[in-house]
Amino acid sequence: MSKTTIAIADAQYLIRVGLRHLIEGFEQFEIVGEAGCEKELLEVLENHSPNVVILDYQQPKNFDISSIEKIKSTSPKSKILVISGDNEKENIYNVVQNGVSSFLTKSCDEEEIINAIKATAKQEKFFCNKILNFILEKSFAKPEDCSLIPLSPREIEIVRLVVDGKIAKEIASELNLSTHTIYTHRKNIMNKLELKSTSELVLYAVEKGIVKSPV
Amino acid sequence: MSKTTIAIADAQYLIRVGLRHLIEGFEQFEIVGEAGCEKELLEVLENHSPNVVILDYQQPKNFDISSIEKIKSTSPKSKILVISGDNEKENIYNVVQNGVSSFLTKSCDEEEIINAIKATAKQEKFFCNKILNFILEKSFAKPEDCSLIPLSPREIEIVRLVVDGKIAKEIASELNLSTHTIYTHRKNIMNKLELKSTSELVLYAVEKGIVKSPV
DNA sequence: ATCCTTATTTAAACTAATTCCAAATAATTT
DNA sequence: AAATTATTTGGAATTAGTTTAAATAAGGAT
Repeated sequence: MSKTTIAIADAQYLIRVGLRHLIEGFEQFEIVGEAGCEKELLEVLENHSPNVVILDYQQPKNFDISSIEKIKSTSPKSKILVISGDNEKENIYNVVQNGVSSFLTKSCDEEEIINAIKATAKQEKFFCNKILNFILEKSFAKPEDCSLIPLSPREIEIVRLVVDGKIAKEIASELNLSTHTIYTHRKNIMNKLELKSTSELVLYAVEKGIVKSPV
Repeated sequence: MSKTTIAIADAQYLIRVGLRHLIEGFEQFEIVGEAGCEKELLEVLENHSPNVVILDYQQPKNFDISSIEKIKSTSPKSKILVISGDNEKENIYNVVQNGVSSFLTKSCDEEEIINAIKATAKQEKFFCNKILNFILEKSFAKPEDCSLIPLSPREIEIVRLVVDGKIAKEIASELNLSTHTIYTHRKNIMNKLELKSTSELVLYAVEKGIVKSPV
């Protein structure tokens, strides 16, 4: 069984030493390069195409989010394991979207780091619990409490039908109301929510969970 | 340090035996009950409030998705670890949305099962790789290749503006075109996509990644 | 108990958006 | 060269939607 080759990309010397020390305790791992900045890293990648690249992208001037794309184009077979102290959800979503295999925070312990490297090398994914919770939050955020939506039950009913693509006439006939009633409701809805168009209303409804997200 | 108490809820006798055998190999775990159907399970929960409930919800007549809600209301402190052979993404999303802590498939190996139990007992979450990939797919699906969308570049441009809430007149002035041009484009778009309303178009655009999802 | 606010309902007159039909030009494919 | 697709436009007819105004009912506040 051949060894898992690893490159360490971190601007901080001490982190590199720590990772090296930790990883060298496992026979199946082999560190083929260390890099303190992007230029160094790309050189390592060209020469070794390691199985796993351990990266902290959050180091201005040395590495940043765009480094991920560069790693992928320089060494497409290398899997990326991020270890970052980043706390910005948007950044993290962006990085996950970018297709890294694994994501740890700097507070993870030895066991998690080793498990993450193993999973990454096996082409699997690994996210530490904090990141996993962020991901779940994005995917499975509880629909907001409808009581937080400043719309009356009737109005919400009408929003659903509007989002369903129905025009005032159809909604009126479905609810046995005058079309004028629907127009009034709709105007009130738009005023309350400060929206200007049906499109915005549809997006609002999806966002607030009034209707099921198409995605 | 007190033991992690576990209840096993699975209609299949052999699975229960297998789990029991596996779990009993670890001193820190203690099985406080086994259940082959929902009624038995609720009894176990009332008597023991175990830290972890291992459940296969996909067993008609014995357990189903609604069992999860019942577990949570009967024993709110128990964390739920699902082990299921379910392959329906919609089901799985539904279950994860319902707030289970962990989700394994029946093809997971011993190490994963034990890691999952440990994580669940620590109030953490654990998803095996297959489930994790489903979850990532839900929120981080790559925008579909625009070449798969049967719209011309101009049409896509107009879809974006429509979704942005702009009406024909505004779009026309933005693109220096006649409003009639916009109407024609929009009609063609609707015909091509077999859509009947602006709302459907907005949802289509979100779904296909033509515009960024609001969620 | 009365007042006030919000929710719900409706209409007439008006304005604006949209569709239908028809067609021209340019670019691409066959 | 012919056919298809993409892009553009206009006039007439239709339809949807806005504005303004108002009535009824329900619930909360004083």
